[in-house]
Amino acid sequence: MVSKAPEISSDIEIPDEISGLRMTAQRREVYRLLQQERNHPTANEVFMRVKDRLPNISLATVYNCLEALVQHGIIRQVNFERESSRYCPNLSEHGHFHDATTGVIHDVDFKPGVNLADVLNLPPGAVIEDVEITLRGKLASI
Amino acid sequence: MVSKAPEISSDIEIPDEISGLRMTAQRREVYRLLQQERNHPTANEVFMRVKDRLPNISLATVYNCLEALVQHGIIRQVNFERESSRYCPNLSEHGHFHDATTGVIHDVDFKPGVNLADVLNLPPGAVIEDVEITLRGKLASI
DNA sequence: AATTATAATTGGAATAGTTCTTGATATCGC
DNA sequence: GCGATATCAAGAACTATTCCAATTATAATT
Repeated sequence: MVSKAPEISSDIEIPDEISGLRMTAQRREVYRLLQQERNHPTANEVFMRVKDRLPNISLATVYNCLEALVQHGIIRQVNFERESSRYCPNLSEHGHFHDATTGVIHDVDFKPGVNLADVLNLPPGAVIEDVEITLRGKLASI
Repeated sequence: MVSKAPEISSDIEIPDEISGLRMTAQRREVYRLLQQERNHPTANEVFMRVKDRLPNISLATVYNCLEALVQHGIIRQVNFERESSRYCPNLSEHGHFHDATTGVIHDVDFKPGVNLADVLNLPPGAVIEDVEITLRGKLASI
C-alpha cells in the first residue's frame, strides 16, 4: 500500500542562488513562505510563521532577508499608509487594493497596453524607476 | 508717503470653520503654512516653521492639527515608502513624483478623462475610497 | 581536510516617527 | 459669567525598524 501524502503542500524548490543572491537557509525559508502564503505578510508575520521551520531565527534576520530579497528584485515591499511594510513575491508591475472591511489586500494588475505616461501628466523629463499604486475601499457584495 | 508693504506675502484669509472643523489659532497657522509652502512638508517641518508665529505650539499639537485637517478632508497626507508622512493642500486627485536626485516631490495630475477602472483590473465590486500613486525616479536634464 | 577570509545571523540596544496621557487652557452654549 | 466640552502642551510611551557587537556559517585557498 502506498503511503498517503502529507496534508502540507510539498515544499517549493528554491535554487541555491537567485539573481545573484545566495540562498541561505533563512533566506530560503523567508522566500518560500512568501511564495506559499500570498497574503502580503508583514515582517513580524513572516517571522512568526518561519519560526515553525527555523525556531532560532531572529526578527532582525527576517528583516535582513527581506531587505536582501527586495534589493535583488526577488520580492517587492509594499507600503500602505504608515502601516508595517508588507512583502509580496508578485514581481509583475501591479498595484494593491486594500479592502477596508476585511483587511485583505488584493493584487491589482494593469490592463494590457496601459502606459503610465498616457494616464498621468508627468513632469517633463521624468524617468520612472518605481511605481506604487495603493487603493483603499470596499468590496460591494454582489 | 505711503509705507512700503512688507516682503512677506500677506496672510491667506482662513475662515473660522472649514468643512465642519473649527479653526483654532494652531489649526489656522498649520493650514496657512501648507497653503503657502507647497513643498509637502513633514510634521516636523511644519512644526519648525509654524513656531515663528506660534512660539509655544508643540509638536503633538501639530500632529493633532494635521490629523484633524486630514480627517475633515481639508488637506491630504502623503506617504512615501516608510518615510515621515508629508502633507499637501492640493485636494484634486493626484499622485506624486519623488525626484530621487533632489528629493523634490512633484504633484502629478491625471490626464483629463482618465478613469482608474479603465486602467486597472480592479477586483469585482471594488468601490475605491482613496488612491495613492507614488512614483520615484529621476528628472533627465533636457 | 585544515586555515583563513568573508558573509550572515543573533539578540539586544538604539532610533525615529508618531501616538498617548495628563493636567492646563481656551471656547461654546446657556 | 458658568459649567460643559474641546483643544493644547509637555513629556512619556509605543512600534516598526535599524544598528551593533559577538558568534556562527559558508566560501576560498591551500
